[in-house]
Amino acid sequence: MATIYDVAEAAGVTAATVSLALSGKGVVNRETRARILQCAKDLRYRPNLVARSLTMRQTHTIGLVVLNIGNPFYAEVALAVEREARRAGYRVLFANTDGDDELGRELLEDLAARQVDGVIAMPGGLPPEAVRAIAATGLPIVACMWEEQDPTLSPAAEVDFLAGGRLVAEHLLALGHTRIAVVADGRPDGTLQHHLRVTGLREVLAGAGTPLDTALLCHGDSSLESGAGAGATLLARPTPPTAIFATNDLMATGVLAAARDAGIRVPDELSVVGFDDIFLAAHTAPPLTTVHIDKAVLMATATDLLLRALSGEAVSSPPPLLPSLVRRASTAPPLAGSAT
Amino acid sequence: MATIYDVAEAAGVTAATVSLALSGKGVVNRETRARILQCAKDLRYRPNLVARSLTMRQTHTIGLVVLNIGNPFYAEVALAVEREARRAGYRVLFANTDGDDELGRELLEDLAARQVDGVIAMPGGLPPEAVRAIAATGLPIVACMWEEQDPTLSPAAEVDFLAGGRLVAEHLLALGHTRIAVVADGRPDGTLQHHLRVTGLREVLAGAGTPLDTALLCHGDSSLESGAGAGATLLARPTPPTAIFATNDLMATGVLAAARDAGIRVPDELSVVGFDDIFLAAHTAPPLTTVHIDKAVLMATATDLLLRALSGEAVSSPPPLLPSLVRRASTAPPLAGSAT
DNA sequence: CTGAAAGCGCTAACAA
DNA sequence: TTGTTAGCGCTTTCAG
Repeated sequence: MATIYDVAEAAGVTAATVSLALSGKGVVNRETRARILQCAKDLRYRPNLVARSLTMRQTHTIGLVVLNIGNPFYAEVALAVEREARRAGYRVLFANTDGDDELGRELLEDLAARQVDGVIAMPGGLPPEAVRAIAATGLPIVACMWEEQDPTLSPAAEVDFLAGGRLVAEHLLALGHTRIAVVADGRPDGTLQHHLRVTGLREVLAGAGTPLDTALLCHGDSSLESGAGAGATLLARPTPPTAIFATNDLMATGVLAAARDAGIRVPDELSVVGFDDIFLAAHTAPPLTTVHIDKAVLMATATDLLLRALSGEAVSSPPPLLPSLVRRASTAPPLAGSAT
Repeated sequence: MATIYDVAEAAGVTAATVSLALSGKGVVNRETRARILQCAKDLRYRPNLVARSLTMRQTHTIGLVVLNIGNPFYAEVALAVEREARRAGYRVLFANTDGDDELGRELLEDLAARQVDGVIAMPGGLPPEAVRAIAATGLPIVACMWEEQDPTLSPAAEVDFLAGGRLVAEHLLALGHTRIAVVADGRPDGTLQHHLRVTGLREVLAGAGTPLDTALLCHGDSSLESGAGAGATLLARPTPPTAIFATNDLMATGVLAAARDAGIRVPDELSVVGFDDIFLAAHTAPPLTTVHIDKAVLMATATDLLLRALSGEAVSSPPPLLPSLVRRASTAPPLAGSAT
């Protein structure tokens, strides 16, 4: 590969001049500049961006660390980030944590070692301390979509999950459901990963005088399979719920499968609500009623936040993104006979 | 950030020694090594991988360029590549062409300028010449899943699409269908992007004495919407087909939607077959019969091929991956009354 | 307007 | 066993 020295030699000038001519900075004689440009073209000169990064101390690369890029939710996220970053001349280095905190920590360190200019950190496999530790290093990092509204993780692009949970409760209540179950991500005895989504639902339910029956709170790990398992358990109860809220669409799809296996018709005998509105949600059987999160807007915000921070601007977290309910065919009023 | 010089100074040695001690190469006195390690730790030394890349002339980064990473198919692809690459100490730089040849070309150039060690090129927005041009540069590049079996694009990880198309025809024929339509990606009057998938089907159909009726060959652009449009057109015909083969799952899902809109029951009145077996396929209504491509295996092969080429090995393309048919609920024998 | 020189952080001969 | 020196390719003062 031709270097700047090759071009310099061919044009009969020095490397510094070539650099100036190519970058357009400083003033270079029209003729020598033309000659340099010509030589560069002839030699198919392409700047070595690694060398440039070393001197410029910036790589024009940002890191995006997600739980699992094969997950449809994160695929949409990745797309949005790549688009937005590219438009600003940045490229994106992706990393999957696979939910492994230790891996997540390593990945973050590696990104830092590779001198990415900044990183966008999505929850899952990234302990908050790890994010904080990297941030303390001076590496700009924006937390995106974290359920815990940790002010020290700033700036952050947030989603109002609480409002999302409320939306679900209001919808189900309006339909006439009272025996509502939830399948949430979190270990049975541990922290609820989707804490706020459930809390929002709980608040509204309690306010309506029909508090959530904790016996109807099941746990999954965000996978379709876990949703199917929890759904089966719930549906096998002596008096099964008339509606199930799964805290993400994958689990909701699992619930749909469990209902099908149990011979229970959705939405006639059971209403199901998901969360996220991934692409799949519109095409399940029946199409899923769910809480829509505008991933393109969210990630554009996050990327923009990061890019602005990179350019030295003092940025602060924008207001959280408000989700909206999208009603499809998986919810309906409960059957008259099945009311409590 | 602490550099190797800071560590050297702290440990009272020279940078070269630190480098040796840290890399484990050469022989360093046990004590000085221990001292160096300690200083490095104290100073939270992290090697600057950009600097290292410059001297080592390798970045331990590979580029992956796909059509659109938001597309569920490519999301699975990306996941597999990232996994495989990481395990070998490589990181992945993603790029979306969005089907734009010009963009694809630029992206490839940029990846080269960033000195990626190699790239995996998936079809879509990447003109073969562009791939060839980059390969001519000396940059290892493996073409993956290209429909055109271009021997100059080697090494390549291929899929036997022809066999896949045959599988579909055999399945449909065995079920008793004769009036089979296809929705393929490609402009009406242009090249068929999914050429081989259709050819495979055609071969078998012709061999069985029921050649494909070209009036039943519709075109889409691989999107769900295009599949729905083509499906609607097909279903509105005076004598609609009893089976539709869409050359990818997204379009097949669109066909499913079109059938639902037209009040046509699947699989009773219409059989639908897709191609790819993306995650969505198992969860549509009804679940889609489709041709399965093992993306994890395919991409592991592609990545491995690239990595081996990087280590100087003379690699050659492995035999194409054989797809398999996965029967789900969208296909069944045609209704007695609707036979031709 | 152009050249000389230094430096980004690290590695790799080759000496000592 | 450790230090010296040079160099990876580029940018950026500072002289000339």
